[in-house]
Amino acid sequence: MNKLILEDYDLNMTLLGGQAFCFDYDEKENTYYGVTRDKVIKLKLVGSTRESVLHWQTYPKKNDIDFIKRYLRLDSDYNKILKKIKKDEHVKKAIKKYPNLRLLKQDFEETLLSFLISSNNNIKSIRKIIREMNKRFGKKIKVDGKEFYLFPETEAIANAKLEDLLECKLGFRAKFIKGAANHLLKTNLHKKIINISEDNARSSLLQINGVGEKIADCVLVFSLSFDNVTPLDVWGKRFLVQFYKLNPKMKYADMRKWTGNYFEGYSAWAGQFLFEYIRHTD
DNA sequence: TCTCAGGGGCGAT
DNA sequence: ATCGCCCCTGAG
Repeated sequence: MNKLILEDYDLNMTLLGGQAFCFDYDEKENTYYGVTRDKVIKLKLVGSTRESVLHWQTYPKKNDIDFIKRYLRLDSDYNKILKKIKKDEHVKKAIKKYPNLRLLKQDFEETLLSFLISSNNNIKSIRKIIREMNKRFGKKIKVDGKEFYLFPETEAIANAKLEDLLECKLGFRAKFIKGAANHLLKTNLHKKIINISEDNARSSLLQINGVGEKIADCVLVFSLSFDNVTPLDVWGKRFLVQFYKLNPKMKYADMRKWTGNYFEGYSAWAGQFLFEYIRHTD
């Protein structure tokens, strides 16, 4: 395993929270295993929270340090971001409860297809559906004597039979996934969407059937790293109404603007803290 | 056994 | 701009 000094990074909340769905924690090894379309990722954090070392490896292409740095967003200035978003007691409490929560930078097509599954669904179910899809349509690969199924290639989803997708418990989302995969292949959106503005990226995502504002924003944050966008799901709206006294009838775009204004460039990070915070309080 | 909501969005009014 | 509906699962 490769080693890398890694401060202030909580793998558990970051990998198993609501932004990625393809990681699992192996208790015996204290290790997180995850899959993408072309990789198995192995991550293990050793040491104290403050002075810790990340043990990592990628498969089948090994030692892919560039990928790890990009995926975990190791270039972000975390302390500066925290300073910026600590604007009130709600965020401060959220940061205290979930310290070192981070944002990832995931593959574009993977993120889009994953969050299409999130529509009127819950995280536990989303994870289950994606594992079923991986098993059915993804490539099998062995690491450490264990079998993994990679996230499906976009072609595999585009060419899948609707009935096979339905067997993954996709329900009404099955036709969206298949259609979106076809759209991605036809338009090569993954190439066009880099280095364009937030508004242009959002509107090109909104053209896809099944993608509304919330799912588009998830892709903007969790893949394209737009740091001043907050995906406002039921939980997001909930913390805006409960904590910040916004009118629940306010339109989605206005809520997002308010949040971007308030958190001055880093509403994506603030939103992630508040999301985990309000989601785990009863 | 039943109800209900879940990291929504579409299509008909 | 609102509203019923979608397909299924787990929690209560």
